[in-house]
Amino acid sequence: MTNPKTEIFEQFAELARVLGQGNRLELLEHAAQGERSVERLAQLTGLSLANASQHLQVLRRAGFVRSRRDGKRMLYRLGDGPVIELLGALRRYAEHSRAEVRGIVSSYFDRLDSLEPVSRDTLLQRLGDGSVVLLDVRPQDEFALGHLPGALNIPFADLERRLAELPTDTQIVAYCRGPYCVLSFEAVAALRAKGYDIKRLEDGFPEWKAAGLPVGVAGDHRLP
Amino acid sequence: MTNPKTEIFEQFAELARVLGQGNRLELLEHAAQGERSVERLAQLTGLSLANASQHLQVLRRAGFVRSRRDGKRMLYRLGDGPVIELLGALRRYAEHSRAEVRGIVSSYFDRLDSLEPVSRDTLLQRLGDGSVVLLDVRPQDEFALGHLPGALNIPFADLERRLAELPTDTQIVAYCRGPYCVLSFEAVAALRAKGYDIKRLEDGFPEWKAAGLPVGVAGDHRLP
DNA sequence: TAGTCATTCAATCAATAACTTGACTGATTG
DNA sequence: CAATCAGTCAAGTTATTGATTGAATGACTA
Repeated sequence: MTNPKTEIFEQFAELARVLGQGNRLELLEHAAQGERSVERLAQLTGLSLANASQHLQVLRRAGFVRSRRDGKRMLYRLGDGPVIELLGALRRYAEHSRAEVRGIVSSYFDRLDSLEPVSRDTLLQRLGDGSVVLLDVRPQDEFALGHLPGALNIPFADLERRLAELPTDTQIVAYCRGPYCVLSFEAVAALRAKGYDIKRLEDGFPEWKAAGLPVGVAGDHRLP
Repeated sequence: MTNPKTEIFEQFAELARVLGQGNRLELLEHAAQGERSVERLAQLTGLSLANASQHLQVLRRAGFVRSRRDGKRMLYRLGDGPVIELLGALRRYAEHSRAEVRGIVSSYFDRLDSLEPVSRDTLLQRLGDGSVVLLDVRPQDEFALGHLPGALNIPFADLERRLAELPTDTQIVAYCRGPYCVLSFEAVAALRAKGYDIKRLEDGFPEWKAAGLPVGVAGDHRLP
């Protein structure tokens, strides 16, 4: 252990171990949407409060999340290192080489959306010439914590009731929490079935934000 | 577990867990140099044969390495997914947020080489106009398995004896196994003390190869 | 085909990790 | 200042992991 090389590898391994737990990755995805209390995160992931708290502390020790106190609540948010980049690399590696992931993705997601997603670059271009409407299908509170500028927020649960707000003559691009967030897949499937021209954004909100692109905050629920 | 999202996170976590072990990361770095037998890898890492074998099988199941039989030996090499990219992301994250890593790096490596390393792009440019000599300080057998084109191979152990082969009027750029490989740090320190104009390449051989750049094979030990 | 070599497998043990439960702490509120 | 609320801590249980040992396999070699 006195060998500096061994020690460095051990440091790297320690970080990898922190990501080596499904529940922690899920907590991390939720924290990446914006600040959240421990209770909320526990709720969102279905973990017990104590368990979520402990996982969050593990994530914090590794710098993947930061926390601050707000009254009697403790709020956790994404850390400021290149966390999203690391998760992206993990995802890309998994997609490349992991038959199981490909299997789950193709059996579940691909069935819902067989078409190619829209890339961030393509979206930026299309937003520029106004040929597209952005749809954020996350719950309203997550939207309020931050969203792509100009996005229309209709939580997936409300979609049926609020169809009138969607254009029928312009293409829609839907996004949610991340590349594997189910909401946008299902939104695309549902709306496409109703005849809408809709695609899915490849990334979610955290990836957009991590790329340094501007984000909107509570208030602007409409295109400018 | 029947939830597809949970299942995907679990898959990701499983991969991260495989990287969550220092010995495996070290094996991976050695396998990234080129094909190696189990015995050799065990030797290089100081692990027992059975232990190395078992770790290699874990790495193989996750696709980080591939193996093939050659007579009675089993040869392991890097897998063909974006492994180096993932390790790079892990390294960058670690450097950003991990005080311990920064501590080890600065106390050990920075003492040896306080100057900025040369980036791959810079090197490519400099190689183009011939203003630099490339030095590979890895052992000869690793060099033989693949190296940057036109590199001169002087294993670190032989450096003192073979100083005559190095130019005194041209800058030297040294590299070895990867960003944290000790050999190139020490080579730079040793040669700089003797008055040579020498810098360290930021990456090692695996990163170069993973970037899709051409690699040389056994035979061409000299600049073209 | 018996012997040898390189690797893997199986059994075992100690160490670590995940989750639960219930007690504890710190900040607000009556 | 007692009560409550949000989160953390500590102890215990069970499961998983890493390492060791020795036996078993599979492929060459005399």
